[in-house]
Amino acid sequence: MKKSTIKDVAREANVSIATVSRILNNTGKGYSDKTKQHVMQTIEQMGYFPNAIARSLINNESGTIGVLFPAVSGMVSAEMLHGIEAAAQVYGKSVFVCNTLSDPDKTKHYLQLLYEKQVEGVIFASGRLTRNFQKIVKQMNVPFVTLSGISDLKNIPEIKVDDLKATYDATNYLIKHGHTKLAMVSGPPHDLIAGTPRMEGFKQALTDANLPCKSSQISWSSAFYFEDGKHAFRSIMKSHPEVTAIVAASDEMAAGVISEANAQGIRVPEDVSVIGYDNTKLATMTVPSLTTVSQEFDVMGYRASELLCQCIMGEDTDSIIMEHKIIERESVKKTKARGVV
Amino acid sequence: MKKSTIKDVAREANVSIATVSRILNNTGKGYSDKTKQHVMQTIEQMGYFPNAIARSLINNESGTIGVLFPAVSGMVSAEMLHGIEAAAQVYGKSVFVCNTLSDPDKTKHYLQLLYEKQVEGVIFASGRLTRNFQKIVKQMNVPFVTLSGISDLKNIPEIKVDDLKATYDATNYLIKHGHTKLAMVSGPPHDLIAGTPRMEGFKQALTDANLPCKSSQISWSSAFYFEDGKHAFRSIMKSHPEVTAIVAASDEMAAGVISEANAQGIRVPEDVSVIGYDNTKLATMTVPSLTTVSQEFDVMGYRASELLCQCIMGEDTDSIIMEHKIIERESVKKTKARGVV
DNA sequence: TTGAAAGCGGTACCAA
DNA sequence: TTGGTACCGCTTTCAA
Repeated sequence: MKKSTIKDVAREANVSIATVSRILNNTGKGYSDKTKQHVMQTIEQMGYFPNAIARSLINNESGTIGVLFPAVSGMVSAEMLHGIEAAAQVYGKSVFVCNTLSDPDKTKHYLQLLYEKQVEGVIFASGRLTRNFQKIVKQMNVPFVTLSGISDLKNIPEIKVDDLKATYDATNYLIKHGHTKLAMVSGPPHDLIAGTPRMEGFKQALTDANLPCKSSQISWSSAFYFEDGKHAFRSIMKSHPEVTAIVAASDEMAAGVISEANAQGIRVPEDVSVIGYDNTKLATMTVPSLTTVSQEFDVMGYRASELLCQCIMGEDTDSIIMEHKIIERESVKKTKARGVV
Repeated sequence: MKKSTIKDVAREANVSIATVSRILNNTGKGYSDKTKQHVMQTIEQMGYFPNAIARSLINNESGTIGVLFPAVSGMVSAEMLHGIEAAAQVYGKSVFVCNTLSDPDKTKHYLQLLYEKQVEGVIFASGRLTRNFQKIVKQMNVPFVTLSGISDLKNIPEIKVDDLKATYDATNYLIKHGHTKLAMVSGPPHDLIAGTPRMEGFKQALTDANLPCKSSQISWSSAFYFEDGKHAFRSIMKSHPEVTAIVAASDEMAAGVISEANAQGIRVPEDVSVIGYDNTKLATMTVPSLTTVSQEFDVMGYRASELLCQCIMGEDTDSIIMEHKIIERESVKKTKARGVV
C-alpha cells in the first residue's frame, strides 16, 4: 500500500492540489469554508500526512538541527540531550544525534552529513571546535553553537559555566569552612574545557587566600572517571597525608575519592572533606552524599538549543555563561569559619 | 552566499547535470575518466555537497530512523542511544531522537512527525507500544522494533532480556550462596516491562527452592530510583528484620538499599546482601561495589538498530532475547552453598 | 475561491 | 560517453 500524496487527496476530494496545499498550510485565503471542511475530511479518512521532505525541498527549510557529542553515553550528555530535544521541540525542530567519539575524521564526516541533510543549525557539545573544521563550518553557512565546549572559530556563541570561577568558588567554600590543607583531583591539564580552567580556579583561590599552592597539590589523570579519582586520591594521600579537603573535578572522581578513602579507613567528612563537580544524580547516591558544584546540564542543553533556534530565526544572540552554585550535602566538614563569608 | 547546486556544478564544468549526477553516484558508466576528473575537481573547488533532501525525495529513501524514548536523560537511555547511533551509522542512517516523556499524546505527535519526515524505521525504547498507536504504526508502513519494552501490536520484533529469567537467576544466586530469608525491592507491579516480570522471577525462584514466598516479602515503589530503594528497604526492615538478602529491581534501587542500610548501621554484605539489576556504571561506584545482573544496554541498542536496518532492507528478522549474566562484585556474602550449583 | 503550471535539487530513462 | 527531460511531492505565482 503506497503512501497517499497530495495528488491523491486532490483527486479524491475533487479539487486541485493547489487548494489542498492551501488548506494544509492554513493560509486562510484561497478556499471556502465548505471546501476546507470537505478536504479535511478526505484527508482524515485517507490517513494522509504531508511529505516533510518535499516540503523541505521547496521551502528550503529542513526543520532539523544536528547535535555532535563526543559520546552520547554518560549522564552528562544524556542530560544535555534531554534539554536540547525539549527546546528543539518547542521551536518545531527535530534533532539528529551524532557520536563523534572525539575523532576529528568522524566529526568532519558528520558535519558533511549534516550539511547534506540541510540541517538549519548545529550544536557542538563537550568538545573543541578547531580550525580544522573552519572550512566546512563556513561552507555550511548555518548557525553553530558550542555547549560546554570551546571554539577556536570566531563568532560562535558558547553556552557554558565559568569553570575557573566555579572551581574557585568550590575551593573557597572549603577554605571558608576552615580548611587550609587542600588538594585537587583533576582531569588532564591540557584539556582546555574541563582541565586547565578548573586547575586554575583551584590555584587562584589558594593564592588569594594566602594558602600554600604547590603543583604537587594537584593530582591529575587522563580522564574524569571514578577510577581516576581513586588513583589520584591515593597518590595525594602518599605525598600529602596532612590534607583535610579535596576538590574534585567531577562527581565521578569525587565518588572515587570517597571510595578510596573508605578503603583506607579515612572517614569522609570527618577526616577528609570532598567537594564534587557537576551535581549529577550520582552526587545524591554516595555515602556520604556529595557537596558539589551544580552544573545544570539539562538547562544548559535547553538554553543552547533555544539559542540556536533563535540564531536560525535570524535574531541577534550572544554567548551565555550559566550560573553555577554550590549544592551543600554531607561530604564537607564545617569547622570554624575564617571571618569573611 | 547561496549553496551551489548540481546545476552550478554542471555549468561550471561545462557538462550536463546528468553527467554530474552520474559521477556523484559513481555509476561507473556514463562518463569518461577525463570528465570525471574534471568534474570532481570543480566540485571540490566549489565546495559542493549534494542536497540529501532532494535525493530523498526522488529515491524515496530518507536515510533516517527515529528513536522514541520516554526520557533520554538517565544512564540507560544514554547507553542504548549510543549503541543505536553506532549501528545506524554503519548502515548509513541518521537518527532522530524523540522524548515522549511517556505521554501518549506526545508519542503520537512524534510518530506523526517521524512519518512526515519519512523515516525508514522506528525504534520504540523502554516503553509499551499500545493499541493506541496501532493505526499510525500501520499507516507509516515502515518497520518498528521495540527495545527493552513491549508491544501490544503483532509482528513487531523485540530486543530485550528475559527479565523474569534474569531475576530468577539473581534470586537463585543468593539462594545458592546460602541465603534463605530473602526480600525484593521492586518497581510498580503493573509495569509490564520491568515490574511484573521481575517480581515474578523472584517468586518463582523462591517457590522452586521451597522457600517461603509471601507478598509481604516484596516492597514496591512507583519507580526505580535511588530514593525508592531507600524507602522500600526501610519498610522491609520493619516488617522482615530477619532478611539477609535483597534482590533489587535496579542498580539505583540497590544503591538506595546500601545507603539506607548504612544509615541504619546495617552492614553490607555482612548483615545483608544486595544484588542489583542493570550493571550500570553506578554498580562499580557503590561501597561495597554491587553484584548485579548485567544488561548490556549499548549492545542492546546496537542490536536493535542493526535489526531495524535489516528489516528496512527487507531481510527476514526475528526478536532477540539478549543474554544476561551475573556480575560478581562485593555486595553479596557467600556462606555455605546449598548443594546444587 | 479556484486551478494550471513553474520550479525546489536531484535521478534515471531515452535518444543522440 | 553524453545531454535532454520527465518526474519525486509539494508550494506559490498568476490567471481565470
